[in-house]
Amino acid sequence: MESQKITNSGLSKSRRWYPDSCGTALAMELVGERWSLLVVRELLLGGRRFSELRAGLPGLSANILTQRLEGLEASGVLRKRTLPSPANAQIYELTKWGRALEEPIFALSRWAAGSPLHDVTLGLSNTAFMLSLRTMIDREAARGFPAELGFRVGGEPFRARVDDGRLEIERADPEGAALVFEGEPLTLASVFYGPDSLAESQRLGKVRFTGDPSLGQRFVDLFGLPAFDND
Amino acid sequence: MESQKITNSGLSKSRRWYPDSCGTALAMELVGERWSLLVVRELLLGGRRFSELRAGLPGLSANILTQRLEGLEASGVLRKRTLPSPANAQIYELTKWGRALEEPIFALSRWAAGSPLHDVTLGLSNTAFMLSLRTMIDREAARGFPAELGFRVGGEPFRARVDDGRLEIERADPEGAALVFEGEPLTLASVFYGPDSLAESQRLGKVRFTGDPSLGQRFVDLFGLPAFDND
DNA sequence: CTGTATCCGTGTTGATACTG
DNA sequence: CAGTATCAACACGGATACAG
Repeated sequence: MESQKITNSGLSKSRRWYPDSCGTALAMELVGERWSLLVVRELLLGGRRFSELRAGLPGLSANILTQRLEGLEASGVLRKRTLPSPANAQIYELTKWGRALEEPIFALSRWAAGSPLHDVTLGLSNTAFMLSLRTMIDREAARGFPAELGFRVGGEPFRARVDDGRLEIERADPEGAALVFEGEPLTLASVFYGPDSLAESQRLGKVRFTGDPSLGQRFVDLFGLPAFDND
Repeated sequence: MESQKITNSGLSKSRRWYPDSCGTALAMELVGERWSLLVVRELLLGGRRFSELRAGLPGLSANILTQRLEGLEASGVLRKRTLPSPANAQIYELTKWGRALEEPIFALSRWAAGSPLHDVTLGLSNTAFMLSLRTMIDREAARGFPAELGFRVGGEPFRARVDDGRLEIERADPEGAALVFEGEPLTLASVFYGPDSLAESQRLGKVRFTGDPSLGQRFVDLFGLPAFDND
């Protein structure tokens, strides 16, 4: 009567494994459950607390988040850590191996962005918007882009810069950056990926921008969604 | 009494979508269900029939396979096609967009191959073994590898060659290739990725090999599993 | 041979409410 | 804030029966 209780905590052996040694199958085993990869996405820009994860993942209930965190910890993708002394808070952060999921996640995102079913009105976490910039930037066109970037997305501060065509992002105060974009994730997305122009959105008060307008537009133009071309 | 019946056929609208515009979320929506990505994997080397898919995916029952095929067709990942005249068989083949899943799949596989939980004794489809070669080849070391390769994996014929460090694979008769490897998927995997040497496996009759032995060994040495190095 | 439809037992998922 | 408990709905996989 006391067995049967271990089921489903973390990486239980009772899970139905794919009878398949292929790496794809193992990957689906490890991070293929519903929400898992989105939890990892939220952690890609640094460790987060339970409540921050919930905030970035509307629709995910607490118990499922707990299950996913247990599973991902058991798989060695992330680690639960208690912050030093005064903070004393618990955070979840990716292991080195977990951080290596960035490449698969970006590959999947780029692929999915080509779908006609892509609905850009659903919701977007602050982290997801910032990562989308890193994912979708045109590396060739971006090479050598000079300005230091700042963002305040849904109130959260970020800093970024272009390095060898890649956008490096960190959570830090945007104060003093040459270009600073400020707004809600979906609004910013409509400027970077949609039809809205930076100047017009700014005039309507939906986005705040400081810096040289033409350089700002040049930065925005580094981004765009791929066209769907299926056979 | 007649509603409620549309649920779950193909891409039903009743599915619980992630309230998230992020590409990762959409990707999980489209190919994140159990088995979906493995079905795509089986199709990466060309169209297959229902029964061939089942053979390559033990553990997947017929009704679930039907559901996945419907879903993936509705998403535009694959297409059901009836072969011209004499054959008259139905095959499932990836669309151009579906073929673009190769990159995300390979990224996931390479990532997962670094896990200590990787169990290489589970089973491996013929297609999965051939794709693993394409995934795991050391591109630098492989550059310029001269020989035409042939394989007979679990009875299925394949041909391959190295082009710019990448392994190009097609389903075709291996007859006449400079190096030909023949055996069961798991046995071949233990030679390419595990401790078994080519010569010894050949002596034991587990693998048949024709061609220059040292060139054969040189080819085998282009493959290996990454070490797990987690913080 | 190539699937499709249905039922059924089980496990997974998720929303709500609740506790330390 | 950080989870646990409970319960309902659904997805999965096996078996079987059926259709072109």
